[in-house]
Amino acid sequence: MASNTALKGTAPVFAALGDETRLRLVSRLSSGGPASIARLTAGSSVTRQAITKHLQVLAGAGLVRSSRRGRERVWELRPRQLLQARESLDAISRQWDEALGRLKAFVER
Amino acid sequence: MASNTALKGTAPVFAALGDETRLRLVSRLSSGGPASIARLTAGSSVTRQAITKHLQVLAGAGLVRSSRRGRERVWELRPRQLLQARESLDAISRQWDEALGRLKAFVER
DNA sequence: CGCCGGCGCAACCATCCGGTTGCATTTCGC
DNA sequence: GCGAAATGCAACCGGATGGTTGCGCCGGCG
Repeated sequence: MASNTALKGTAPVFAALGDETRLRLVSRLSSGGPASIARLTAGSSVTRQAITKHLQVLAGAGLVRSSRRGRERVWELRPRQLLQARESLDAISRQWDEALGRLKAFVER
Repeated sequence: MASNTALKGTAPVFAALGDETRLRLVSRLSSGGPASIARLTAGSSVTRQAITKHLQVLAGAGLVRSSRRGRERVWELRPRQLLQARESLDAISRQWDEALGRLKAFVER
């Protein structure tokens, strides 16, 4: 009855997190709060355009959201998908523990 | 003092999990225990070679390990990296909660 | 009003990625 | 010993990806 259904749609989130630059962006947004593109680009080794693309990838995975504010665009974190990804890993860990339990029960028999 | 150091080296793990086929492989290995390539290929829509490549990607991220057993190769899960990825998400969530706390404190002032 | 800062759009490029096909190799079962 | 199963190796392919550069546009600010 193990629900691999829980994994449905989680892969894109992991894929979005599977890039060092994007992972740093997420971390930065989670710790520093909303920020503009220029602000996020400062302190990064790549171009503003690259940052923009990465942000759009993250947005595509539902991890961030943006809104215009004057002449700049402000990006903020959207923690829902993040938590869901965490729960997916939990689910896998749980499966693993159950399998271990079964194995142990089998061996001890 | 928020340690983005905790994220160091986590991106490859997320990248490895960021593919539906690989995610299913991990789930399958965690729930069903070790299995051979042919066994893992059965019930999948892609070729055995594709599965092999995916398994090697997962191995590169330290998520699985393999050993020869007669004429077949048996793959098994290695949950350490999985748990570490989970902790990375925890760390980000924690950062987020702290930021929320700071915001709330600021608003209430 | 004019200028500069902050973005968006588009083209372009090299590389990686997921996948397949074909063939060689090892091992088990009879 | 032979055939079939299970795997390994290598080449190849199309499309995604990460990155850059160039340019045009808009919104504040002095």
